[in-house]
Amino acid sequence: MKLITRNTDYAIRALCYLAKQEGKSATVVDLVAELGIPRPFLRKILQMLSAEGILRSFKGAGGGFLLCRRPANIPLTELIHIFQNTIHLNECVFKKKICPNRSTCVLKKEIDAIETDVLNRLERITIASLLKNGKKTFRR
Amino acid sequence: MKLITRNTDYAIRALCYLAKQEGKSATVVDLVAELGIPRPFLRKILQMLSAEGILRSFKGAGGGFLLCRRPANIPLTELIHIFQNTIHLNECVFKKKICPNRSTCVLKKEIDAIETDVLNRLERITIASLLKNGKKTFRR
DNA sequence: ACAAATGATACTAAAATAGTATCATTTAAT
DNA sequence: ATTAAATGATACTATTTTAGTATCATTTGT
Repeated sequence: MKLITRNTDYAIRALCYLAKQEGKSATVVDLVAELGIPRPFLRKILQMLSAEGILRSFKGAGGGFLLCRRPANIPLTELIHIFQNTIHLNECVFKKKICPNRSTCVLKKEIDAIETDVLNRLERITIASLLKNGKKTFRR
Repeated sequence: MKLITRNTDYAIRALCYLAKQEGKSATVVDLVAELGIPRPFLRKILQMLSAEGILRSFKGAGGGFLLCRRPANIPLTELIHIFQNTIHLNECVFKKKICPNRSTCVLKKEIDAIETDVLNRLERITIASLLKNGKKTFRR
């Protein structure tokens, strides 16, 4: 049971790094050096972020990736949506069939309520908030 | 991303049914008829619940499974622990190594805080509370 | 022309989840 | 005693999700 899988985690780290470049682009090689993520995997992740319009990419020599959205406008929920199949914490086991057990539908309600809470909290965590807190907490 | 996997879900349904038997045992066949869960899979689940001391089992003809804990003392967290590998929503990608990126450790803190909340809520959901709410909400 | 970069896409590996199969053992009923 | 009905133990298989690799095509600065 994980809220965040590796590709989401890697995406967050990459975006944090790119956010700190402020207007300059970085290549996959730069990011691999900084983050220690397997290169082809990171490439795929960055390509997906480009496809989603969160990054812009430049081909050819001197190319790379550039953050093209404000860090405060990139919530974790969006990244989770991109990289993880579902964001639903609970799927009724009896999909189309009528659930034969009324009492366990209560379970679904309870889990759904938890899910709503979790999503609200994840929505409020953004690349910007991660960077800001990072500076506050860890400045030497 | 699921909070609850199928075996946990099935276990919950089975326990709810057994709780309603009040002192009487039920066989796998009974439970399959009631819940529509694949028989050998349900068997395995019930055996695990016996091994954990939540059920008692009786072999031989006329045997079956009997709930031997008070429904109010069976929280979802315990069932999740039994049937799901980890209950941790976040594992730092950099296990033993020193995390090279301070800002993303903030991420861990945020996710951990969410996790604590989720676990507290799951701890308060029990077989008893599912049954009670079920009656309240769905009584005809 | 060439090297340095990403685009697109297909493939493989590992782990978690979901389930099956089978033989052994116990027990009640006859 | 025999048999049928039940669980115990355990090993196996299948599916899905996650994680990662490989490769060829395309673009671009020098």
